[in-house]
Amino acid sequence: MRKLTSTNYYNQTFLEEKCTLNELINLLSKRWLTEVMFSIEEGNNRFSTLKEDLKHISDNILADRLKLLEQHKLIIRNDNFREVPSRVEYTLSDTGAKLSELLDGLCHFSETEMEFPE
Amino acid sequence: MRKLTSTNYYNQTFLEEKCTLNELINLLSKRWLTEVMFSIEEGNNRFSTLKEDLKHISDNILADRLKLLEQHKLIIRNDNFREVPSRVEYTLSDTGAKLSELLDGLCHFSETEMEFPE
DNA sequence: TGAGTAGCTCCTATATAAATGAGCCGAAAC
DNA sequence: GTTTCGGCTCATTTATATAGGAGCTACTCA
Repeated sequence: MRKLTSTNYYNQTFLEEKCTLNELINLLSKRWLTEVMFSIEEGNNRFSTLKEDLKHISDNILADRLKLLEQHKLIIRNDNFREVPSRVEYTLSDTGAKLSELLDGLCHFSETEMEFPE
Repeated sequence: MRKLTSTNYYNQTFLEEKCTLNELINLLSKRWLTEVMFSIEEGNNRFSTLKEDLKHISDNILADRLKLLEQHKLIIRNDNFREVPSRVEYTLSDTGAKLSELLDGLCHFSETEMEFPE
């Protein structure tokens, strides 16, 4: 639970209201989040295969990131009741695909133009 | 000082090595960092004017963000010894300007395509 | 009937980031 | 000669993010 009266919280919302870019960056900066997105894009569409693909992620974090991505409509969660055993399947949404493209641009930039000290 | 033996640290470096995008996002997610960049871009080129422009930022955070931006060569620090009183001046580097453009794209995306719950 | 798997949830411990507040150095204005 | 300002640094407190590990439900397979 977040403390709503801290300066920390106040400053974060101040920045998010100033520009939604801050809100997006705050989302993207959650560890593993972009990797989960990319992994889904590559076809790992189940909890267990994602977990396997992302080697070091822990269950609760993966569950949280999937929830976040779904809430922001970047991925779509499909619960296939019909199939037996029923299985949950995740796919990238159109918005998610667009974001992924933008991030590819950023990735290219960071590889070619950025210098990270030491 | 960072603890080099924690899983937390291990996972972060794992992700940064997997893709430098993670390194870039980690940088961008430092609070106030992009705003400092944008404010410099708009012509606020001194410590004190930045502090004024960004209302709620505290001294040590501003100092730290300026240092980070300089280390990553996104801004250039100019110490004008000649002028009296000597004054420090910050300007955006070419790389910084490129990054700023990319972020404008992301900003537009987050304003038009993203949905942030509640 | 008992074990195993998928897809989670919850509680706690640990690590890291942000904020607060005091203080410091050199120059200059009073 | 003491106060003021710019541009910081440092130590400490407070808040938040990540990780670890137990456990739960519905279902299947032996």
